[in-house]
Amino acid sequence: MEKELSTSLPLSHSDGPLEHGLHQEGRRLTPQRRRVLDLFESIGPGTHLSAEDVHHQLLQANSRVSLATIYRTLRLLVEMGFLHELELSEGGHRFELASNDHPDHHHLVCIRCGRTEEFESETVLQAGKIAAERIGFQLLESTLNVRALCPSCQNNNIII
Amino acid sequence: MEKELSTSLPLSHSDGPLEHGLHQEGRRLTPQRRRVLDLFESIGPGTHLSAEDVHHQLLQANSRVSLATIYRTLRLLVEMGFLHELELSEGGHRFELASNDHPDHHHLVCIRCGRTEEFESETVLQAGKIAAERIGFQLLESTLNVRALCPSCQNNNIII
DNA sequence: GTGCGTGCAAAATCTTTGCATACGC
DNA sequence: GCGTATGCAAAGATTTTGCACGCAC
Repeated sequence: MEKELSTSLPLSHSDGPLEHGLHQEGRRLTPQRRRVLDLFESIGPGTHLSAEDVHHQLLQANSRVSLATIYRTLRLLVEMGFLHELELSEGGHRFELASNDHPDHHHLVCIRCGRTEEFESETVLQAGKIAAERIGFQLLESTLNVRALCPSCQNNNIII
Repeated sequence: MEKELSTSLPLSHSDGPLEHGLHQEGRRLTPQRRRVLDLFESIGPGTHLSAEDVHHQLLQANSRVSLATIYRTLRLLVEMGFLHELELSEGGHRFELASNDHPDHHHLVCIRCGRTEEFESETVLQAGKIAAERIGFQLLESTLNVRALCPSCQNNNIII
């Protein structure tokens, strides 16, 4: 209620998409669920948080939410389409805000230092869609993970 | 689901690439390591096994290898390039045989029933490579994961 | 008031590690 | 024989679940 986003989203949370979606399914808008989604909205799309990250960030914002509830809420928000779940190889799953302004995107991950960069590619999206349709699958989302070496790790010729 | 292991492997194990690679690094070719790689070779590329799967399949082939050793061996074989590690959303990592005949490939995963299909796309590979080079990354491997609905799950209109 | 959601702790998974023993080289 | 690898069990890390209470509706 106090936090306003700079983009042209509906200003009031009282009838936002979260509440609306929850009520449609007989679910409830709790402060915990609001806080978790607010966190993702405040940092914007493109940032990957683990459940533990969300827990810590909320603690630092004086919003204590139990880890169990965070896990339950993250699963819920993914099912409702507010978040995307990522499976990079960082140990444990990560989540990020789903956004229309920020369509399916892809990741370059340095296998040595873990540095992660994002990019978008309509070509990749189309290729995935065509492959899906060829065998009758209906595409929902696609993610290209590129395992690579970043510039500085190319220079440090450390053998893994 | 389970494929019978060939009892007579035609390969000569005495001077294969595994032994050669291990000896270069001062490591040893143990029966356990041989058995794990043999398993992947006998089922061929394109099959995704978890550590637990490998454990079970070896047990059924009368080759008991401890789970701890399987985890250690899988990591080793990935580092040595004999296996690829996949991160689909099936809970836990999966591994498959690396093969020159079977280049980087991509996965269509049905988010409802878990059915997984593979495809290859030179277009995707190129797009990943170009994106990597644009920011100075050196591409090693790329995997496109497409989350989708398979035909039968499209027909069962169950709301998740 | 009804019943969904939360917090807590315990349990369930999945993976790694310490240490004594076994064995490839 | 030397030193790496294995097996076992215990520890870690991550995620889920049972239960009683609280709170959104």
